Amino acid sequence: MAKWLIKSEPDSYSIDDLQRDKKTRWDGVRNYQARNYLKAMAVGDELLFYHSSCDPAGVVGLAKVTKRAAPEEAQFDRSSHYYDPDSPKDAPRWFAPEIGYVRSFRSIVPLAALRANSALVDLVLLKRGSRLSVHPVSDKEFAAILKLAGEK
DNA sequence: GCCAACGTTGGC
DNA sequence: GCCAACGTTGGC
Repeated sequence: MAKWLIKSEPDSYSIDDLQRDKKTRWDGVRNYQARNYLKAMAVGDELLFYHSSCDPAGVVGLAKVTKRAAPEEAQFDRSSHYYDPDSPKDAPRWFAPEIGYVRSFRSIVPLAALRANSALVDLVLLKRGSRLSVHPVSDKEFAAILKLAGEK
């Protein structure tokens, strides 16, 4: 089962929102590489939920893929912030999986703690200049982050 | 609020 | 196909 990290600004959608909703379409991603990762996700894949642009930024919990990526609705909706007039209906540009809440960590694993962990030197999130909002995480990295969170 | 780093756009 | 300009991301 593959593992991934997804970023969200808690002001727009936090893990508490996901806990309340239980499931949500992970829409609004407008980057081709991130889109390709979303399309590659399989049902059951585990997701590290990361809060960005907040204090402190860090990994706050776990989610999982509940439905494979399907053409995203918002891209065709003129009233949506995510409307993309250049995305043809017969060949949609943007895809969104459905994700489900798993659990929240007792305490956040802050960015500084990720940086300080030698098992995470290759984590995409920590790469200089990396801005990808969706990216793969290795089993080793995933385990290291759970450990930092105080889980097993 | 600043600014470095990045992705995308569009003129040529 | 190049590359400058622009908009966005995201840590600090």
